[in-house]
Amino acid sequence: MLALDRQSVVPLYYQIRQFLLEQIRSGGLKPGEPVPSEQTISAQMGVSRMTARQALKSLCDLGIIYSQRGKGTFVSGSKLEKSFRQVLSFSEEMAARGSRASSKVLLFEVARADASVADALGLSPGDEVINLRRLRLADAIPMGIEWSRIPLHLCSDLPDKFDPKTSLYQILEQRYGIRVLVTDEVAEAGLARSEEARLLHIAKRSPVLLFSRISYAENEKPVEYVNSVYRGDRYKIVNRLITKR
Amino acid sequence: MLALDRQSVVPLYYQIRQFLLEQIRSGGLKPGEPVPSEQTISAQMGVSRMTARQALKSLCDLGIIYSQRGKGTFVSGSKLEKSFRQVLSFSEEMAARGSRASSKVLLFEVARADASVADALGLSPGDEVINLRRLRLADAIPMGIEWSRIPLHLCSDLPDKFDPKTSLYQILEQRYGIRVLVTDEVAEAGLARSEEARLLHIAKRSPVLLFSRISYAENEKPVEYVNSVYRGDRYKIVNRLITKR
DNA sequence: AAGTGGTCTAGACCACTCG
DNA sequence: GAGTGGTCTAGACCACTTG
Repeated sequence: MLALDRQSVVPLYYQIRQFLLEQIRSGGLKPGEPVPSEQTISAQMGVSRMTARQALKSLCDLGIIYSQRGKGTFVSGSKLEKSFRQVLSFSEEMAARGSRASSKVLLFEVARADASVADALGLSPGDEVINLRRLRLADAIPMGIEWSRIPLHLCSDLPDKFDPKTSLYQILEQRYGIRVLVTDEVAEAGLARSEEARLLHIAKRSPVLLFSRISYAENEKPVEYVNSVYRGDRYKIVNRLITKR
Repeated sequence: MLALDRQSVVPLYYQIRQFLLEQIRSGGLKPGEPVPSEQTISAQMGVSRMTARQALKSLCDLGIIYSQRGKGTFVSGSKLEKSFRQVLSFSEEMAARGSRASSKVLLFEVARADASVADALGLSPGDEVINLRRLRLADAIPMGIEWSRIPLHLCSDLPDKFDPKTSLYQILEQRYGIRVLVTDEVAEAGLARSEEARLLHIAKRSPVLLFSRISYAENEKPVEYVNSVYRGDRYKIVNRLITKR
């Protein structure tokens, strides 16, 4: 079993959760098998049942396990285990799919927001934003083009410090204390225009996925507005939808 | 304030949750405004703090509100409020978008599963499935074509009883006690083939969204396998992604 | 200092499933 | 009847934010 560290800043329920997650990832607990019951965890780990429950509940919310009243709690049989959508950086997403991500910066400049960008980011037209256009590659194969805009006032010295090798989200969090909590996304189908087709190494008018995303930090403050074009032949959206009560 | 019904089978936290949801939907609580704190709900409604907390937590999970330690809990500023993805029937989804859904049945028959269908539904090739192909319309405009397969053994008398006006999910739940809990979905971009273009009233080789979905009931038992084609010009995927811890 | 959410405890009753 | 998860209580201590 697991020795809990009661002095740690990591909450007990989270330690239990990570322990179970590790058991599942390593194959010690297989899909369909029951995970330890709330009572069992409570007794064996010396925590209250509510704490055990909280650990299981958080895994339920991720779709990793599921509960049945009167029967028990079981490991989900998920071929897609790792790809439940969350707020992920491109590199994290590709890592989850088992590919190595890289990027090529096509454009990095400070510019003035037009009406649509200002609206999305809650700015006034003409306010300064960082314009970042990148080609995204997985295992050196072009996957998509992302065009980000970030309000300049959030990170006024980023233009001097920007390192294209580091994840943008990582820089925002570590350097400016800005953490993306929520991303609203609209995805639709479209056709590649000629410049996009050239960059993505596909035929003109090939099917592509178009994304429009707005990311928000803690106080619902818009942090980033992104338009993306992804290859229809290599990029798919994988989602797990869960019934809410 | 709200009078809780302690005799009801509806849990207290759920009554509180629905009360707050109504406040938000009606505009009584506006985006950015604080919702009542856990302590306030606890005191005013006469429930324990844990119960008040559970109500708020469930709304947090839906992305309707968000919490900040030390500050309070606030209403999310969501233009997309109602469209967070869940397991929704086509009718529910269209209602959430403010449209009236209808369907036209193109095919309804019992047939034998081919290899790919059998694989998706956990059957053996040749097992009988219900084949249901429907044109989906929103406000009488064609939106997409859905091709469902359901294992016949789950609902062996459905072929006699099927009423195309009722939601399939509703029939499964009410008649057979089968409740869809999880749907795994893959979406990609494609081009309309000629038959699809004709049914959808769009030009051949127009961009379309292709979906492949498998829905599961309680015991991870596959219930439905669906392939869909949706118009790229009228149908978009709207998603809210939430950072997990 | 007062108020907030995050975590945790040690109980309790219930409805459900299964042998 | 024994075990399960679902709900609920009445406390507690903590870290954090704000006036």
